[in-house]
Parts: sequence; C-alpha cells; structure tokens
Amino acid sequence: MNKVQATEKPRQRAPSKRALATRARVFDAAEKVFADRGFDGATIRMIATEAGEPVGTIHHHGGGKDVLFQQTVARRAATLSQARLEALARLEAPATMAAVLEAFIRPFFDLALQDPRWRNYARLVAFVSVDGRWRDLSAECFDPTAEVFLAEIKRLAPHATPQQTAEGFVFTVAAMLALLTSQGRISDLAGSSQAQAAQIDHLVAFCAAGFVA
Amino acid sequence: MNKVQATEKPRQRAPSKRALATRARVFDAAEKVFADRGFDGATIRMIATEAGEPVGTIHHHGGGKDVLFQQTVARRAATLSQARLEALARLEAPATMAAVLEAFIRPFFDLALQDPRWRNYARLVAFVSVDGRWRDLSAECFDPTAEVFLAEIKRLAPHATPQQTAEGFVFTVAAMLALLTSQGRISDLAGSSQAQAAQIDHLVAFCAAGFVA
DNA sequence: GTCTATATGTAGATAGAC
DNA sequence: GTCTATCTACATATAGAC
Repeated sequence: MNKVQATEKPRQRAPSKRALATRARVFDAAEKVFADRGFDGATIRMIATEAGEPVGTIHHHGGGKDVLFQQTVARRAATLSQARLEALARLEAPATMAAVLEAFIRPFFDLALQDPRWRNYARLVAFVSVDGRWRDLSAECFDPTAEVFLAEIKRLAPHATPQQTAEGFVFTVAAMLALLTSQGRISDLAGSSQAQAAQIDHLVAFCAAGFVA
Repeated sequence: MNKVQATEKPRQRAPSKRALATRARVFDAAEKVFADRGFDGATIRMIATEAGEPVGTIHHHGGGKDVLFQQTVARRAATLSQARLEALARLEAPATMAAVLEAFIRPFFDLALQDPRWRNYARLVAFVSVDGRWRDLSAECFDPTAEVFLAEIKRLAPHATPQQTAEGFVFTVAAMLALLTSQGRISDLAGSSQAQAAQIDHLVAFCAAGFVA
C-alpha cells in the first residue's frame, strides 16, 4: 500500500475526510451564530466555541470574517435552488398558481423540518434580506431562481403588470421567511400550537389568492 | 443626614430648547445608523458623526448603547399606534377586510412618504423583527395594537381558526415591511418604476384576498 | 491541517474641564 | 449641557510551532 499523495504535491491536494468534517463543523457553527446574532453581532470566537475548534481554524477555513459569512450564505443556496427548480419541473403541464408557488416554498420547509441546520440557514437568510449591505450577495444567491419563477408566474397571470407580479413575489418571499423563522411566534398570537404542515398550505393559499387579486 | 436628599435630583428641570433639539438630533442619527447597520454594526462614533455631536453627548442622551437602541425603537411606536387606531376608528360601521388592513398599513406609509426619518424607522423595525434578541422590545412596542387589529380581523372572518388569522396577520406585517423597506428592489425585479401609491393598494388587495382564502 | 500566542486596531464607556 | 481625553476590554487577523 503505497501512499501516493504523501509525496506528490499537485496544485491542490484533495482534503482529508478529517479536514472536510472540520470544515463542515466550522460552517455549521458559523451558520448558527450568524443566524443568532447577525454579521456584526457574531464573533469569530463565538463561532470557534460553537464549533469546538480553536480560533485560528475558523480563519483557516473561512478566510476572514466576511468571506466566511458570504460562503456560509452561498453554501446552501445551490442546494435550495436545485430543489426548487426540480419541484417546478415536476409539475404537470397545466400548472396552477398555487402549484408554482408551492414549488418555490415547500422545498425550503421540507429541508428545514428535517434538519435544524436548515432552520438556522433560514434565519440567516432573513438577516441577509434585511441588511442592505448584503444586497449583492443576496442577488447572486437567489435572483437567478427567482427570475425563473417570476417568469412562470407572469405566464399564469398575463393580465397583471410586471410591477404587480414583482410585488406579489416580494410579498410571498417575505411571508415565507416570516413563517420559516417564526418559531412559535404565530402560535403565541393564536394561543395554541398547530402542525407546521397546515401552515405551509395556508401560506400557499394566502399568496395564491393575493396573486389572483 | 440631608446629604442624601441634597445630592438627589430634586426633580428634573425642564430641558432647554437647545437641549431638546440636540436630543432629537441624537435620536434621528441613531435611527439612521441603526437602520443602516443594525445594532451591532452601528457604533456610537458613527452616530456621533451623523448627529454632528461629540461622542460623550450620545452617551449623555442615550444612556448606553442598548438603552439608546431601545428608546430609538420605542420613540416612534406610540405615534404609529395612535395613527393606526385612529384610522381604524374612522372606518364606518360595516368595515371590510381590506379597509381594516388598510387602516393598519397605510398610516406607516403616509408617515414614511412625507418624512425620510420614518423611512429609516421602517428599516430599523425590519432589523428588530429579524433579530430574536429584540423580541421583548418588539412585543412591548407593537403587540398591543396588533391585538386590537387581530380581534377586528377575527370578527370579519369568523370562519377562520385563530391560527389562520394569526398566520395571515404575520404574513401581512412581513409583506408590509418588505414593501416599506424595498427601496426600489421591486422596481428592479419588474424592470421599471411605479408610484408607491399603487403599490400600497396592491399590498392591501393581496393581503385581503389572502385572508378571504 | 491544527492550534497558540500575539500584534494591532477600535469598540463602549467615563471622568472631569468648560 | 457640552465636549475632550483616556481607560479598559475585546475584536480581527496573523505568524509560526507542532
């Protein structure tokens, strides 16, 4: 058993499993701390503590605080986009407005329901959406997919002006993020709790009705 | 013996006009900087520069960074609540869902359209709504009025469950803040600009239709 | 790749002159 | 009430040992 890679030094060595696991822990920790406290409220030290790694390791994998932040946001964006576009492609030919909106909304909830890291990611995205300094980042990560859905929505509501469809889409995204990040706020207001499954249906119905109007 | 009473503030003297103006400049500046950068991203020095005041003055009027932040959020909340409740009271007897939602939504836009400081305030509120650390502050400032409107909405949609009305209200608030803080984001997506007046009508219609569904 | 120690900057806060 | 000067603490980042 010769260890080939031990002596070879190509342009970039494949990272070891150990290194990849560390890297994932660093980004998961960054995701959680950034989601809790925002970019400026988070510190490299908090992230290091959360990850169970020394401070230097965060810089090594993250490459500075704002690169770390941007990569943390970008990391899951491709997965999310793909899930959304696949859901859209799965719709049979005469799609309804509700079905298109659900193809956009549900994948995020499915991921969030089964993985708490995706819930952290949702809160992180909410922070990004509110802070004007990350507009370019947000556009890079999410606009391409948004354009695809926007085109589909326009096709289903040809009578609406471009402004109206754009507005409706912004309202839909805002409502989706609010529900994703509410974490019981709605139950507080309502006085009791209910399965999230129904809430997603309500969100889709709410937005679909809004678009029709 | 009389030492304690002597050193205690007898009662607060009425502040001079000059002092009140300075105080207002401090809070306006804090509002803008907090709206731009969030709580942690803002610094006392940025606020001082924005206000054209020395650093010590910010502490004097604000009393520490987080007290300053909370007072900045609370400062306009009463005005907003009052405007909303008055708009609600002005509705004639058989109110529609759209009219009730408009009574909630339009006052904020009216203030924001005529005063850029209210636009800053809207962005500040968006930051607060996304950061879990300010949940108590947010509840204190906005929940009482929200309860009034929620009761009215329930009256107009007796068939809906408490969960559904609470959800719809959260969606409405999220969409409202998104539109208030969009600052041309919607025009970007739509490819052209349009008067905000129509956008508010669209928002009301969107949400009213959602509630009916 | 991983971890420690440290350099450098700037934050929030305050004491005291005016 | 207003402003200056300064204290203390902790941030990011990096150099270099392992």
